[in-house]
Amino acid sequence: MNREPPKRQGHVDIRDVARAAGVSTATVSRALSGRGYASDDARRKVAAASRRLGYQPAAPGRSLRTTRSMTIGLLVPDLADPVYLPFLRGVEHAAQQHGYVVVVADARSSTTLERRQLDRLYAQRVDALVLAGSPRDRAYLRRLQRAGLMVVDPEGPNGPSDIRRTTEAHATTSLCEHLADLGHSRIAYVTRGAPRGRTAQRRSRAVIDSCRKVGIAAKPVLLGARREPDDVGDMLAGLVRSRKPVTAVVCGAHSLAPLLLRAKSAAGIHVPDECSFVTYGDSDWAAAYRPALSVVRRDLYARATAITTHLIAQLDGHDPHVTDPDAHRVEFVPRDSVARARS
Amino acid sequence: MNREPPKRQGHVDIRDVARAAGVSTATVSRALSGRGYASDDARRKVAAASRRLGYQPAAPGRSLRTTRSMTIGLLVPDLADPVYLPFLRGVEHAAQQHGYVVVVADARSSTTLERRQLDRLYAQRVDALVLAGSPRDRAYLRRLQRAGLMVVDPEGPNGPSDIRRTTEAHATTSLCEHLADLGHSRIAYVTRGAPRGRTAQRRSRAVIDSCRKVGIAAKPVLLGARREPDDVGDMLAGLVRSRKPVTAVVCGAHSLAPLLLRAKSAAGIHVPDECSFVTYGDSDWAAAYRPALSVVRRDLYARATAITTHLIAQLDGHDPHVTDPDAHRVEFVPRDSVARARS
DNA sequence: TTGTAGGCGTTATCAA
DNA sequence: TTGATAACGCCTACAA
Repeated sequence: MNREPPKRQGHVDIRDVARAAGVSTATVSRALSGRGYASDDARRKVAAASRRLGYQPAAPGRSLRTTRSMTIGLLVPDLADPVYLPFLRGVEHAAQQHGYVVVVADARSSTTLERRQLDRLYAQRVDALVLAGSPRDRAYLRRLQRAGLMVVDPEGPNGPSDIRRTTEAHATTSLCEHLADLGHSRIAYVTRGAPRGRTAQRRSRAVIDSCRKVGIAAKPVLLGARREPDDVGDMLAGLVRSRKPVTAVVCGAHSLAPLLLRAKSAAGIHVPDECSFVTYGDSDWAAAYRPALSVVRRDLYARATAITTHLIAQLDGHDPHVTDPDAHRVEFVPRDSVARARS
Repeated sequence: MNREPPKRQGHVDIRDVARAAGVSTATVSRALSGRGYASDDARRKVAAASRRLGYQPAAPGRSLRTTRSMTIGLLVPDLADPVYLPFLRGVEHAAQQHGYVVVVADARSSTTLERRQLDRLYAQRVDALVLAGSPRDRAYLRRLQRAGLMVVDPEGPNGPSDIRRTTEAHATTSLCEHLADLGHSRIAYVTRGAPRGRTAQRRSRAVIDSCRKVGIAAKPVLLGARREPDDVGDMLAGLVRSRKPVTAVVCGAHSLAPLLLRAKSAAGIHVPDECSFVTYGDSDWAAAYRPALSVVRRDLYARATAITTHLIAQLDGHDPHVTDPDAHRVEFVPRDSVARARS
């Protein structure tokens, strides 16, 4: 009658515990989960047997029965970009604290792969999907959402983005005022390509707007195919040494900063004497660089834990604790890479 | 008879597809999985219905039946350390390519948490557990291993570590010879604390041994509680400006480099004139730093993909393709932060 | 070539 | 307070 049992894999199951404890599987389940009645005697016997056998309830069986996988999916636009690491870490820590486990999926900057990854996460029946950045195919995502996938988009309208939006705009304003105070009137805002995600678009707009407000001309610069320090350096030199020279460079992404810095070295541009430098995103390296880099930083880790904790409260039916407002603070940190503009 | 169906969650299941396609669930399963017979007609109808309904087989159900979760666990000693990112990425990519999904668990440098995480991964019934670094509690791990958890330890005796071991030792030798050639006879090897993991221990020993071989005195320096650039700077200054001065600093971990560099700036130590600098681990920032940092680098990403691909071949019963030897190459990359020792 | 049916490990209902 | 039992969604041996 046992039709092809896919071979006993040596895992201790609830029946083994039940047998060892001299009770039924139902009692084991109740005793261990804490839900339902169980006499102290039963509890003790079950706990002992369970520990002795090293029993760990199999998640697949449990999930099947409860329709909860105790799993959170995390879709990362591109794991090659280290900015997502603090976010991943934050999600993992919050999940860990509440008994959840995190499944990471890297979209590798590909729409096709993103869709494939979304399908897989959906197939895993993750209890929720957290987006580490803007998805490439919103329509596809919405379809899965309608199919029952719970999605948390920190940048989206349902996220706590209002706070973030205002604070990043605020920090950008500080940055621009700082530059204006130091006499800068023409700057370059450098990005790899046209801004894709919401964050990037808002950031770009914030820079443009803030600059206009303080009377700075902000020139958007797209790196495009230029990936070599020499190429980029030539371009920067053109900007910095033109008749209407740019006196500061704002780097739109932390991961872009090393390239830009190498480019400056290659072109022999001195920071900050010849040109000031600011980048979005902070790190130990940015602080260790000489001159120390001025940055606009936000605490992505705190942000991720806050979002995830909130999410889990929802999943578990608890009261969502008030989100830590500090989690969304964005600030401009002036350091040595910004100086008075040459006149 | 339906005793508490945990509420229909709106997920399309195999029966929905069967009904829509006018066939049985068995046929749906066969048609979609490709295993077993199914007429072309049936295949078409099933495919159509499946696509139309957006059917994705639920992993928990499938896992329960097949005892394969199509899931790989990744235990990271500490996600705060960016060195693990390329490794994570490599595992994820290899997994992705073969239909697996990755569950990350961060041990946060805590033995207690590590155990908790291991339990969770085991409970998830991951098909295999990959270690991104040395585990803190080997005994605990072994217990789970005996309980049926498949563990891949890249540093362990069953891993492809022989190659790695020899090549990292080789690169370390190159480094030391390079230093000796430039007239260095006293160097400091800086680590946060006493080496814990196997990698760290072997590295430490390799540095000591290689130095001895080429006639360099290698002084092990443990940072301990010193975390502030000023404190560390004082210590470095003491070393560099003593009567028997150290003329080069070898940094034992990439994540330690920014602190050391800030310390040098704080102490006014000029690199490389007054003191040369080398670090283990490469990054864009190391190359962008001025002077560009000499490093010992290895391709952790390639390493991770190779290991994972091999693992999956094993899991899937394929022939393990020959491991790409380049995946384990470790090399010394001299750049500008190393110069002739002052005499 | 297809359908029927049993069971993977777990939990929740219901009867005892 | 406990135990027998029926599902959860899926896959596959077997019968048709």
